[in-house]
Amino acid sequence: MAVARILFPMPLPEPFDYAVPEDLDVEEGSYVAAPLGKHQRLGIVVEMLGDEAAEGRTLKAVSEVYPTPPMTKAMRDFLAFAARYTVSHPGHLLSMALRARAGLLPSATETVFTATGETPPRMTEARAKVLDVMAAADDPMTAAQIAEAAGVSSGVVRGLAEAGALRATDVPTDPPFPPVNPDLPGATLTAEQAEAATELCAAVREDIFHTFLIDGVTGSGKTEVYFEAIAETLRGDPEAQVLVLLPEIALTQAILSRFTARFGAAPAPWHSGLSDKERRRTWRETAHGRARIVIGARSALFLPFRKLKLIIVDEEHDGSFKQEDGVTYHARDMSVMRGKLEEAVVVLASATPALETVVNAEMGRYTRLKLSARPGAARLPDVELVDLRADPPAKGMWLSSRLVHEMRATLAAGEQTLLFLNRRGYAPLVICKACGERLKTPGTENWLTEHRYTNRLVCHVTGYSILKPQMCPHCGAADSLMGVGPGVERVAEEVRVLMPHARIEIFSSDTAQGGDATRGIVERMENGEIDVLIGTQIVAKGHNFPNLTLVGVVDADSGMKGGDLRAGERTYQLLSQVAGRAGRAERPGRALVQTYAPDNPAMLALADGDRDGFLQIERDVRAELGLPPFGRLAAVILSAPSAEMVDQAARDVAALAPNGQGIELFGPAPAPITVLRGRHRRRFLVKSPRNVDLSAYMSAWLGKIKLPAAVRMSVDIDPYSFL
DNA sequence: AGCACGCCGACT
DNA sequence: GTCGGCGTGCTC
Repeated sequence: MAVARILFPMPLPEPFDYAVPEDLDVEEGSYVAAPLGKHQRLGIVVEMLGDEAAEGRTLKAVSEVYPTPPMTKAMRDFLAFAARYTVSHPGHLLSMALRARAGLLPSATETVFTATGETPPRMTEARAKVLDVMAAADDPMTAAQIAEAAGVSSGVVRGLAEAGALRATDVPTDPPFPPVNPDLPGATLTAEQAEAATELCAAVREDIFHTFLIDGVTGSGKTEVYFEAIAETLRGDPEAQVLVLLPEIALTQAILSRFTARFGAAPAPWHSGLSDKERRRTWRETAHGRARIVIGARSALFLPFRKLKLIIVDEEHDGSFKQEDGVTYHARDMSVMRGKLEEAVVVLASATPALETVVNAEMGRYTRLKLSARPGAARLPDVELVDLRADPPAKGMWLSSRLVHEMRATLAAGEQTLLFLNRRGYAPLVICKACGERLKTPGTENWLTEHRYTNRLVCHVTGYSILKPQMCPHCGAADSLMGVGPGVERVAEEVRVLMPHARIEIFSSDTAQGGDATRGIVERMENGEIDVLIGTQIVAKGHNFPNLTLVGVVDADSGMKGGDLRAGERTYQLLSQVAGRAGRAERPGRALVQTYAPDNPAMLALADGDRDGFLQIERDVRAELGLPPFGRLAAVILSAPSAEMVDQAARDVAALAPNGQGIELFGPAPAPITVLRGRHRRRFLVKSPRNVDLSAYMSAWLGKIKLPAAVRMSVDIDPYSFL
């Protein structure tokens, strides 16, 4: 008997071997059930071994093969790569690919009825009601639906079916997605767009791995360009599949409608809001190769495509592509690796590409396709920096007189204001109101963050910590140190006092949890029912408010530096996007950016609209410090029920760190969220040169550590958020 | 991850 | 005398 080596979606130390009964058709990649302990468990055959592997061993036997096409070699290799790269257990990665187990079985069926047009031999009042309902119905209905609509019992429906007046048909409850049509007419492309589309289509036809960056400002037609690549992929191979990844919050009806208009049918969706039924349908249709276009959030990258030939990552700079807990992966970077293994074309698209992506393009790893603004597209607004050192808000307030003046003028003109707070993270950074000094760990560029409950200033990178000083260590001013980071509610209160007649609303992920609440605010804003909208990152994308003419960035500094190496870049991206909200119709817009650091290069670049200049500055800083993409980072988070226990564990872990070429270890320091759900957390940060296999180093270090059961440890490769 | 086995505290 | 806490170990 042959032997199948099976990987289970759980953290077992290795795949287990099972005998394969002669009557089972098992191959590498097969989805199988096998007895493990006292249960039947789902697993994947990762390797087939010959008969000799069973000699002298007592093996249990595979019990069942699921009727799903075997997972492809490319997909299995991808999962193995992702496990190694993220320093995670292979079984954990497999479980991410099996997020809809019911999709392994064929769809259940249900019986639906259509009218045959025949009149039953015996007519009753109830039967007449049913036939009326059926005459008005567009689609076949189940007996229960018909009975409900007609106000009769379902027995009447069955009686009519027996009498020949209704026809019963069994249909799957999760039907295949309607076919997409690549040959519908696309948008008329400008010469520049057509050139980019031609280049993408040529790569698709070549059928080799190639990564592109579509670098084009809002309104430059990025979507239309990648639509052509999708069409070419679908046309060129009737089995080819396409994956489109978007930030979760961008998965709106609006974008789905654009796909439907271009391809004649909605794509298969995959995101956290799907019902179990929708989830298993998308999973099944993808695994069978029948879903041709899948559009989803980051986790869609782990769907088991049969023949994935094109991956689009739209808004590739967006931080939400980084998974922060469990297996910490970056969907953009993983997309490139999956594309390589699938021999697919990968397209990254953004108006504000991530520095990593730009550097990759400059190094020649990606092909950069630049799109400029279409004529007629709204231009970016004028950006004005408001120097808060010269025009400070009153104590406990956050809005400068300059900004308030403009807000009042905007209200008087019947136009709308958006106030934006880049309120990321938990602890604010500390700056001096008198001189603008930002408190740092001595000898480093790491900013100190305020911990209010201990009244200390702490560095989350090195663990350095001091009692909060009474006076500014730089200029000596007393009581001038403050944590930056007003909440939206506080700013809303301030606006209510300053502008009592304005209609004010708050738009943040706290107040707009569901899609409905979001749509409500967006609608009221579009209808002019809001004068001042105060929001966090959530406002920074996707909406077009024609009567919005003033954008105020309340705290541009809170996102800068402060222990987060990408904060400058992200602030620039967000500010560009927020600024781009204003004046998109015929009215010109203005953006006022409040800052204590008006000479900061990022601020200057924003004011000048000089994106490339900004990236150059940021790039030089990172290159000098050996930070990504010029070096590698990883974080280790330890957590335990008590501070003593986690400190002890941290000492033990630190003691076991091997020496590696060029590897620097920082910490342990209090983790960004020092206490989470009753667990105390500590963090290490590991920095290595780019040419070092940091994943291998981390595995070698952490693999041998045995911690008490109460202590948990997780690894974050390429950490994104430091706050 | 489950699930069993196994060794020490408060109950009928 | 038992019921039950969760610490360690095993699953082909």
